[in-house]
Amino acid sequence: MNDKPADSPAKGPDYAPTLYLPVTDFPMRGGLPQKEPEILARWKAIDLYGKLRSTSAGRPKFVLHDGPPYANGNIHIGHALNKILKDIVTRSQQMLGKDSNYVPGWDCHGLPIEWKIEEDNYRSKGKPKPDFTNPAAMIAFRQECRAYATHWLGVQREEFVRLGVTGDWANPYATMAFPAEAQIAREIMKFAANGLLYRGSKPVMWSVVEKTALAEAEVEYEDHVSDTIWTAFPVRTLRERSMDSTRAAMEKSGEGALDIEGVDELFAEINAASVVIWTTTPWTIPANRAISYSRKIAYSLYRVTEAAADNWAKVGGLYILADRLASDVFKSARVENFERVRAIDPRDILACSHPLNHRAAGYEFDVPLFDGDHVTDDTGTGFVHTAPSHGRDDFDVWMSNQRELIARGIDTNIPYTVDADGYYTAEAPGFAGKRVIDDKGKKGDANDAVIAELLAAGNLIARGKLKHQYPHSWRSKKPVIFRNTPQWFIAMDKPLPQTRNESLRDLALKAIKETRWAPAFGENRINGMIANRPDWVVSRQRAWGVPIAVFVKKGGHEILIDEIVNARIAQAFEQEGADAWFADGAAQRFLAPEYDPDDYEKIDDVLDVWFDSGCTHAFTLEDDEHFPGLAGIQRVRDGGADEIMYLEGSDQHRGWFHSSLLESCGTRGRAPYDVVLTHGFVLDEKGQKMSKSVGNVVAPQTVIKDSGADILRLWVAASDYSDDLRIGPEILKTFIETYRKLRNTMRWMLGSLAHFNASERVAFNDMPELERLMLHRLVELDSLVREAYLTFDYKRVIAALSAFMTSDLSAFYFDVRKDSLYCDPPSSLVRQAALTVIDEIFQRVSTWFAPILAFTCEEAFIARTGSADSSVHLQTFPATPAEWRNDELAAKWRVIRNARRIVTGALEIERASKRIGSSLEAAPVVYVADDSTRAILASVDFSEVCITSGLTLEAGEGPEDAFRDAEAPGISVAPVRASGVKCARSWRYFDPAFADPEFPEVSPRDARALRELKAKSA
RNA sequence: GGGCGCGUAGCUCAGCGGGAGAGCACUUCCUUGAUAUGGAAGGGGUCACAGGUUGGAUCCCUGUCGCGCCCA
Repeated sequence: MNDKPADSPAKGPDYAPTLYLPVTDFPMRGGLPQKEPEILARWKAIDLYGKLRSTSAGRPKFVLHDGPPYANGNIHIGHALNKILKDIVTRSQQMLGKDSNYVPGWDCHGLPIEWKIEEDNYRSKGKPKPDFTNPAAMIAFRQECRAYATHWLGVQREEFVRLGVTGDWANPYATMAFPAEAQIAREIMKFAANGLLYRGSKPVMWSVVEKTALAEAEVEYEDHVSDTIWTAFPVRTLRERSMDSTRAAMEKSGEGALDIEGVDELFAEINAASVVIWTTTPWTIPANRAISYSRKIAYSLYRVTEAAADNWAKVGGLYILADRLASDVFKSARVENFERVRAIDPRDILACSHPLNHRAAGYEFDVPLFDGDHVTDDTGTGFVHTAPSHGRDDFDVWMSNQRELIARGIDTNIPYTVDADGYYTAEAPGFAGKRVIDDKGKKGDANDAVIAELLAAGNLIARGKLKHQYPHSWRSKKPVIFRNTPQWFIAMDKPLPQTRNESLRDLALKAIKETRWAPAFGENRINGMIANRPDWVVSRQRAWGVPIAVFVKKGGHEILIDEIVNARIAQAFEQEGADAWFADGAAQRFLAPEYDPDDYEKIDDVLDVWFDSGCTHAFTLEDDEHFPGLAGIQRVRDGGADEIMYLEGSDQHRGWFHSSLLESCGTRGRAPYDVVLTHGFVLDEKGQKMSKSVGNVVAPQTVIKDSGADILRLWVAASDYSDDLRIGPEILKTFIETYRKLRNTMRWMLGSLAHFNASERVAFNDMPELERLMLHRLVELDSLVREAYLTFDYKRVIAALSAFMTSDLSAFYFDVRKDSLYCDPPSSLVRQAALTVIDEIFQRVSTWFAPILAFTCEEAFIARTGSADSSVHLQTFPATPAEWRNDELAAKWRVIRNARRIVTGALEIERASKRIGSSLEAAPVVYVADDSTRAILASVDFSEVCITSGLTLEAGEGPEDAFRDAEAPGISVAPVRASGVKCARSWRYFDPAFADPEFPEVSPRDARALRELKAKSA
């Protein structure tokens, strides 16, 4: 079987040393986990970042403005995706000819860090939570938070750098940096000055025990027994006497049409009825301002026909209820019998009376009915009591109906019915001093007082108890309440000064249209959110943040707007950080001498962190002093050549893209970005989200340790990041395989190029067709790769280049040319032309891949150039001469390669039958029916192309038993074994009659080579 | 429950009204001078499912299911 058994030394000398075999130190296996850190050290040593800046100074800027990750904890695979994608963008833009400067940043303020500090530094040590009314304690706590954020910023920076991300890691931005805090304060002052910042109120989760507001994440749901009540709201005003909606509802339920008398009767009945609500928080009744219904629910009017004489719900009582719930309600109300009178549409009811009306002064107002998405007919009555002071849904319904409330003359104010200690205020008439929850977290006397009054008013029809899941403070484990609190808002719909009566919402919607969204559906997504969002709540009653650094005139709502005071505040923040706001005597320091600090309230609320991050453009892209590398950005829309991109996960349509848009539109009238690119989320191999409990988490640190960062980078580039990405052991395995294939092809080029002298470079016009074909392919790929990088379509780069490297290079061009490259004499034009072309290919492939395989391409660059201080990343994509394009040649070679497939197919049959092994053992006869096809094949060395020792072309269809394939009609192949003897050097069969007498066991070509080599070494 | 997306070979992705494709993986064979490499041939898909539009649908429309993000 084997031509060269190990025990046949008679074959003569070993010719391997006389061949130009590939020679390289570039290892076949990357050893990336070890190699990559060395390359990182090199980048640092040669100051790659500095060199990138100096070589690209003056070019158009491409600014990928970093969305700041939160500085707590190690990075996860989602961070890795985000940063690698950013790095591919940054590096490719640089190689496309831009000055692409990436300045990373961090989000540092906020709740999660506060909790962590409270837990680690206080609770676990048994220390009480610091008293934030004490300036010293406040500042000490803030400094602990700062230290924590600083620590994690450092950890994450190392992890990001390890991914191969290039950027100004020595000078990142941070929302907690003093200049940043100063600028954030200046930005909120701008909203004060333009009139959009106002103080309103909103219900928040409140712990009476701890006297603090809680975030959703600080709340846990536990079983709790609540008082429940069914309360009647007497109908007060009907929309129209015609009762159109209700009559339509009756027709729908098959009750037929009404005549005029019938309508009058209907009108009278409903006027005498009550809408019934059910609630688990009786204490919120004094704060009730509306009733919510759902237009998806069927309602009817019901009459009590049988009940005990002392029952709360009397015989003859008329109640409006959801049909699905009526019998449950009457059962709870101990009604023995009832009848359904007719279908009702609640839209016909304009307002009810408050059930406590007449029990105390202050409940005379109309209680309107509104449609609410949160209303269901699963439990209760189908109507939901709505107290905007005490519930999120309640608040939202109330706020989204402001226009109608104003039109109807209803007071839109949201009452402060309960104070911080859980006591009713005077805004709950008749109940002041009663308590909802006491200091110990126990139920107070409020519910009982309300229930007694409702009963006295005749509007209580049932009561009970319910055990259900209810929010409790994560810390004290005591129940919490929703409580109206003063908050600061940015108005969405108020006209801005210096605009044509445009609101922040108008400007933001316009800015969305002017921005390029990729993928395009991002525009829809953010547009819908901006169009529908309520006013922006920017205040938090917290410690670790930038304060809403304004003063409010005592006894009024007026915010002090004074340039001198503002400058003083910003100046202090710049020097000392925002701690200055909380220091003892701050009001005096900032207000005096112009104002008397006793006349002003210093606002100690801090800004929501989304406002912080919404300001990153202001304190990074516009701060030439601290970020000189970004100085002087001139955006295309301003007549310049620079572009600003934001790139984050698709969740940031509601997050950072959104807050940055609003912040920038409110202060600058336009978006802070020109292009917004979004990516999906990382899921496991089955497309499910990762979680520790499921055990499907892939940690980037593990992948890097086992396989290297370039594998992760290849995964990011090859995946469709506009959708969700999947990762897991099997997926990683296939990318590792792909990587090996690419690496080895690079390695072979490096090994071959070891024998290439620039002085032997062959001119384009002297090259064989096969070389010119490869150069043509480079022209095609050049435009494809540039186009793909310009459109951020990296998977296309990977698909095109890996197909090129495997199919065109490895399996075809390199395979064909090995004979010349290894065996030809040094002077061979074919050999020199092939090396010239391989050099051109290598230059391009190694730069085209560099933005993705940042480490490997650098390693290859070093192996090729031996450079001690340069880098592949300092190159731009090499220009590819247009004269290399030759579509005619490409078409011709498609014919040749198609014919080649028939030959290799025929040889495969011979191989299976053990008649040949290597293709060099064959010299087939190829029959070509078509004259022009045959002429094409005759014009090249088709034997060389097929890697056979000989090949004969014949006209005609060929014999019956010749090999043929439907894909190439008219071509057939008769396999013939190569005749002659096998060349001991090239392994090709040759006719010994032509052997060189001096080198009889090698072919004449090899003899020439040996002679030349001998002469050279002499 | 609502909004925005996605569902094509084992994996990653093309295609997008008229032949279901590529690279990797897999199987078999060859090479042993890219050698823990290289070459060749081959197998593998009811294009999530169900309706509809069309002379014709993976592609257009509607619905269902599954998955994700954002809300509720």
